[in-house]
Amino acid sequence: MAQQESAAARGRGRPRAGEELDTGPLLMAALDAFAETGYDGTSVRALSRRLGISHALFTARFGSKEQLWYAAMEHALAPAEQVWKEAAESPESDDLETLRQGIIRQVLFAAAHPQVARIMNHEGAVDSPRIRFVVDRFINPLRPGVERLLDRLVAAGRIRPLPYATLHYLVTNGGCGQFTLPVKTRLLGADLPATPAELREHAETVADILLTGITVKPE
Amino acid sequence: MAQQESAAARGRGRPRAGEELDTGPLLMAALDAFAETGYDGTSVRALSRRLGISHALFTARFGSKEQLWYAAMEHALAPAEQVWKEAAESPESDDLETLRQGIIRQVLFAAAHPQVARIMNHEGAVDSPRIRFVVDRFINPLRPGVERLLDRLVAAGRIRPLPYATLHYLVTNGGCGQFTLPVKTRLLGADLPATPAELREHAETVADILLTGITVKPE
DNA sequence: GGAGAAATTAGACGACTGGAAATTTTTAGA
DNA sequence: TCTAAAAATTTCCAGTCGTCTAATTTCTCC
Repeated sequence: MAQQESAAARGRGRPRAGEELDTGPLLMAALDAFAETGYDGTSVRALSRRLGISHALFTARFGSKEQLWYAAMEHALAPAEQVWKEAAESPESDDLETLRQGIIRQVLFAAAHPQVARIMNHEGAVDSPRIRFVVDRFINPLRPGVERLLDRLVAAGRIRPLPYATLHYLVTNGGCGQFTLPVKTRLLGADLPATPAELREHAETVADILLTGITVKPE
Repeated sequence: MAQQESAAARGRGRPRAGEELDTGPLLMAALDAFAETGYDGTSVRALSRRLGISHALFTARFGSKEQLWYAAMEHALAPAEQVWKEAAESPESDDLETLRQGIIRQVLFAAAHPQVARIMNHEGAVDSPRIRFVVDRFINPLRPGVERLLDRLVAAGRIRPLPYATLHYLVTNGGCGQFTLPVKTRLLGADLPATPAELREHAETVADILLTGITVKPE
């Protein structure tokens, strides 16, 4: 019953005018599938069955399974880049507040788009062109700005020095984990934030804890 | 070249006395494989090829791929239970210090045995009997004790109230993430703690940040 | 030393996979 | 209106997978 039955198998030849296929939903579905079951665990054929299209359509449009993966990731990049742009366009006057807003933004993004983090979890333990792509495309673009920010704060004596990776994992895996692994979260007996308000509260809690934790207290 | 060539294909019939197969290393190798490439992404045949044994041996010993997975997880449980026992046997006088030691222990364990956390990352997004097993066996046994500890600390006004899951993810995914996803960590430009001293320092940094972050400061 | 149990491998089976080729239908342009 | 290109499907292929069965070798116990 979980198996979505094919959504109306489109018909054999070229589709009629106005019935052209939209690749957007295909890429979304592919991204979800890769995020849930990993690259190897995802079968293009099963995916196409679920979407009600022939498996050869994927090959025709995207070339190969690997290229489909990259196309889906590129598709996911759009909203991420928008978040980066927003962050760059709304600078806070205070460095610490900028960091705080960055953490909150990160948590909210992971809640809205958990796929990329899930894919990181699948790929991050073994080397491959794919993980290099994710890191170069999603993670490292953010790094220089954050590192400069941290350096300034350390130089000003406002936060303790700490490795970038430590903070990174505390935010993206620690603060966002419950969205990345929702089934585990539920089995843990926890409720996922359901309303935007609850979500915001969680994000702010995480930001509070981490910022308080790294702040150097004036004696 | 990464493909380990078969380690001396044992021979056809029953092995000679003194050459009995030790299932321990088999389970270890299986655990590593499942942790690295996930359940679906792991092929029993490829694994047996790498180990230089016939693929049928796995079935003969463990029954099926799924049962092999459970056997490997049970095998991994032993060191985990030892850590729990140690924790129970060395109670700190102060609740906050107990929490601190628990966090440090957790980080050190993940560094020494990253497989279970990796498997959580693979399984935690989709419901399955497997994830229920991991949570029930590895995660939830720890929960009641920690929750009682947190409740006491909150009641004493020493820490802010916060959901168990939030703290859980901050520790096991945030503080331990760099061991769970070592390749990503390196691509992030970070060095994994190499010596026991560096490792301990990282664990203490994480514990410090989180404890400072959740402590209620006396005004 | 002989018989049966135990432990391993080899081989076969059906299912599924990713990819390529062939086929069908529709559109678009002269 | 005819034709070539486009867009989709069906069919086929070689490979791998998990599992089951049969064969083979050795051990153990009488």
